[in-house]
Amino acid sequence: MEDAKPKSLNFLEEIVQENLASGLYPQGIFTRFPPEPNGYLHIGHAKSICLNFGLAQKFGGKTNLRFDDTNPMTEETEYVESIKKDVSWLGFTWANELYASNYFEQLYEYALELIKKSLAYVDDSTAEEIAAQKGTPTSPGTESPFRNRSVEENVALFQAMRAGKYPDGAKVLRAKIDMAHPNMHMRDPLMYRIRHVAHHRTGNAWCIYPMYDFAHGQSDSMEGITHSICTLEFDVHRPLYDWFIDKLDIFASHQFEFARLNLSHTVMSKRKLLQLVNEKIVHGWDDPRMPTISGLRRRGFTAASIRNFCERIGVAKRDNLIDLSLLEFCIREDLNKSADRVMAVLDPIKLVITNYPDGQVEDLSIENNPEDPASGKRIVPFSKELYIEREDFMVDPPKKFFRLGPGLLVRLKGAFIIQCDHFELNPDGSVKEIHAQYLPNSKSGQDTSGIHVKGTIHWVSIPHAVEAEVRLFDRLLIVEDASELGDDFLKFINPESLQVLDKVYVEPSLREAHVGEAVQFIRKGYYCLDADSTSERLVFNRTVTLKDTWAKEQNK
RNA sequence: UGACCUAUGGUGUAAAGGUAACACACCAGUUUUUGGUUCUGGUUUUCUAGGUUCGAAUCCUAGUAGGUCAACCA
Repeated sequence: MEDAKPKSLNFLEEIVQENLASGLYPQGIFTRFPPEPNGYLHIGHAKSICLNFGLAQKFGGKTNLRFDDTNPMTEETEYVESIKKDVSWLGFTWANELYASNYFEQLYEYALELIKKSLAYVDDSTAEEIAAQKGTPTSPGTESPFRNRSVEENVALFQAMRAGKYPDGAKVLRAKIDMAHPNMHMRDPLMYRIRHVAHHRTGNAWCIYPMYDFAHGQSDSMEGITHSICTLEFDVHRPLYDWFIDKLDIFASHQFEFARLNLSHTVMSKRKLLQLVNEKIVHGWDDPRMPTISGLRRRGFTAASIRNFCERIGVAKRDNLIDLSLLEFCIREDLNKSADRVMAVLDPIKLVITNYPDGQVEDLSIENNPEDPASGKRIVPFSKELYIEREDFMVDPPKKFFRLGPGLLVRLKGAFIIQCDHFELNPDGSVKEIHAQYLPNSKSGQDTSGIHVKGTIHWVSIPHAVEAEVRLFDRLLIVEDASELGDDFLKFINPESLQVLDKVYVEPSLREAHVGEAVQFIRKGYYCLDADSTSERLVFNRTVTLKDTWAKEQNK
């Protein structure tokens, strides 16, 4: 028998497989997820997390969580905690929790080593002077007047820098490479700068801090990271990454780059997300409209759906713009199988069953999830007066309207078939209430009426209804691609990205719902209970609508 | 007037010189006590020009287009 064709590997998996096959890493591979703790993680980080942890899982390796905390100006413990929470929530377990700041002493020793090899020097130039020395991408740079200090002088100066003898900006340590190198990052890059600032972990122990380029590769090396995976914009850093490792003669970790995730109708850069939070355009990092992990979680996305999304988008090196519809597909696919169905009327209108006895209540038994027989049934009370969705009634319905209208028949989900015989209008011409008669022999499950109706609508019994608030979320931006908007992106915020409905009626079983629990409001979408809920007032977030081919039909 | 990266349907991702396929989206039908779900079918693709080869999405050359790089950020 022919084996099933194995799923094709992405380019990173191919590299790992080849490395392993050639016996390069007999101990197995090691990856790392290296966030800077200066903001909350977003769906783009989820791609990186799934990639790093997924690669190790697939090939029997391990993954470290390493905080790239080399800039004390922007980093905070609050962010460290949120990052740990988000990675765990996504379902991954790191081998070690590490910090670049753990390596400050070793990095300092490495710097001294390079100074002693005449491969690094202390430069007194100002930031402006150094920028001028760099030249431009199309013209070579010029050497700093401090470039040829003696080893002894450099050692003394660097030690004095560490000892706090100089103010911020007075001096830097630079690698001595090549001011005419075609790669700007090789034109004597900065290794250390002076910053008299407390660090969230090392406090005031240091006043000099290593730059990214002098910290990342060596950190990878010290941890024995075999595959250091990062996004495309670091491609031009790779020669420098390799240069430090080579000159220090330490374990050779290797860097590989992939294209970052871009998602339609949203922004992804930390700066812009921070701007949305600071300018109160959204209500915090975990606003359900945000593409952050915490926002998606609050919105009702499951970890499994996000992992699945990351799997489906693939990994390559070309720029991409993933359509939001794929993310929506992933959460619907998951919730369709797992979320219990309940009834909620978002835009209520009163329906009176005129031939149903006053005061009578029937406890109907309705299945929780047709996709999952094991989910059982629940009791839903039925009575003479109900709420139904305003859009499910039309005074003058078109041909293919399978809902309620004068004389039309429709089934109330899990209950009876009804026929509308009367409706009343408000002074403004809107429908005030609807009257209908029910067919007593059409009860769900024991229907002997012989009548088949095309439509089924949801409802809630008025005397049993629970009032709730529902927050409807939609895409953050009205444009697909925000990449060329720059700071103008704020002009393209979707004014309907948040819509609050404060008088929604839900069936009484929802009193037992707990925060974060996902349910399907039949015919309306997937929702989850928000943390803003109290014992007096339930608040639901719409995670995503159901697919709506009727809406498409209407728009034709 | 530089270096580097990239180019496959509407969007993504495969095809390791040998029939261009999978998912999403879209369209049509099927199923359905959710206009959901299911199932079936369909529309649509290798940036351009040369070259190598029996044969090129794949290799070579040159263009073109997009992206990245000139922070004491990461």
